[in-house]
Amino acid sequence: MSGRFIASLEVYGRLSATEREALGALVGANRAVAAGKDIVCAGQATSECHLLLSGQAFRHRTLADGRRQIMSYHVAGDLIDVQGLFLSLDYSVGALTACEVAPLSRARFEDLVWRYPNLGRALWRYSLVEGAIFREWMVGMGRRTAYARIAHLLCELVTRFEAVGLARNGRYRFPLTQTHIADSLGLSNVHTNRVLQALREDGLIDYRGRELVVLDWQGLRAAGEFDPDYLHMGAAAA
Amino acid sequence: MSGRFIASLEVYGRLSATEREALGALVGANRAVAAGKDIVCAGQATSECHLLLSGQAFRHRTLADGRRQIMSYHVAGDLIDVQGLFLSLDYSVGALTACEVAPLSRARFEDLVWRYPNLGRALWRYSLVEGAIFREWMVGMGRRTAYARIAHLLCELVTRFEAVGLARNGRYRFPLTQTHIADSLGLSNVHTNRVLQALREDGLIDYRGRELVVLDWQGLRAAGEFDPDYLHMGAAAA
DNA sequence: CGTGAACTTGAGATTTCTCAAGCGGGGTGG
DNA sequence: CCACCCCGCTTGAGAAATCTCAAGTTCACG
Repeated sequence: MSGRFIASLEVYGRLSATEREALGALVGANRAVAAGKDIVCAGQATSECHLLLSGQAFRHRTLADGRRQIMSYHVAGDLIDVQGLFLSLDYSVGALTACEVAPLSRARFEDLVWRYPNLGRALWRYSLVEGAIFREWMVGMGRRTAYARIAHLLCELVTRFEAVGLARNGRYRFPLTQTHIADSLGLSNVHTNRVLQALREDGLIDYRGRELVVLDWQGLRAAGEFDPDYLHMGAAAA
Repeated sequence: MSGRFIASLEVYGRLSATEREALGALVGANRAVAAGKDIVCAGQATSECHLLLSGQAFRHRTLADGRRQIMSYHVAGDLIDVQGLFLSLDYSVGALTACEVAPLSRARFEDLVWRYPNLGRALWRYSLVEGAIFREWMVGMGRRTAYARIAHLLCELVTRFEAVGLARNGRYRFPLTQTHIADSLGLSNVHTNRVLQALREDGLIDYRGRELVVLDWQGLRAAGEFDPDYLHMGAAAA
């Protein structure tokens, strides 16, 4: 159910039993989405948003001529389109693996936020962290080499996914294709492929089949200038 | 005073007289910052944020070796570091022109948000739009050429600044240096210079002294693939 | 087996960068 | 009031990163 969501919010602020209960009651009729399909599409002004219950997803914008930019990756517990509550969406959300989502209506959502300030605050923090991640990606695309950008992305994914149990000891069942990586970082897939090979040759990662293994965490971290502060993973303490 | 701020929030939701008054009372002792100085610095965990009362500012992150990434531009009425209310800052905010800022304490700020849902909602929308702008920049840096990126940035600045009276008829007293543009878009200043010349030669803009003039709005728009939807300038209606 | 998607490799073309130098105007100290 | 200096802008030229096009390989799956 929404247990994952609650846990993910609790990273950003301790919740009471009542609040947890109210949150759980929010979730409506679930919807399953097959891997590769879009969960929500750009342009919609739905007055609702979606909670990812299971699976992994990514936000992207695909231009008319096929150029695509991926903006973020999401796991169970993430709200993937809060913007849809108030504004029309400027992006789509694709399912990286098979996903299950729960729609949350704006009315009920708002009711909750204004009634339980704790919860509202947690949500507020949640969205601030999201902004911080966007900015970190901007720094990467603007000022880091392809090698550093890829190393950085891998560090981020492993760190975030380790926190929710999707990765363990730098070992991560990796659902992205090289094209996903390329489209996340503003690279061509050919170049992405070559840089990944370099990362392998340098002994930083192993990446065969559909699994990613970080062989040298400190090295990968250094290569990507990765400093996890911006993820604010201990945000509840702040 | 904070009239500009109120006006800027009202774009995102109509406010009552009481709300407007409460907002006005928030503002504390103002602080003046000279052009070129930083208003707030990365790393601070201040439990307060700043409202820009006058002047223009930009968020940036400057790495140890001097590489700099600019993430957004701000005008009077903007909250430049809401993140500081809850989390440590991952960026600094520099004054583009002489600025005046008002610090807002977290306690009073929160009090307001929870007491006046209208106001909280406006603020919520405000931050959603900010996220949309970040994503638009990501698309640019990842998937657009230098020429398109620069055209797009100029379109955005003129559009946003026209809305607050800083630009008129595509004519804008331009406080950015070419290095600012370069650092916003992940380019070198040399290349930025050459592309600006191309934009001039193509008759899209004029850019001498410290003034920017858009000569061919449709052309510039097309060159930058600029579609102002993401700015949600009529957001209150949504 | 046949097929398609993802990955890989090669090679030449572009974009963008870096280094280096010169120009120009505004501000400042003498 | 003038000379100087610094910052921002401009130009040139070679270097590096990255892209595009095109073809081949591998592997999971029907």
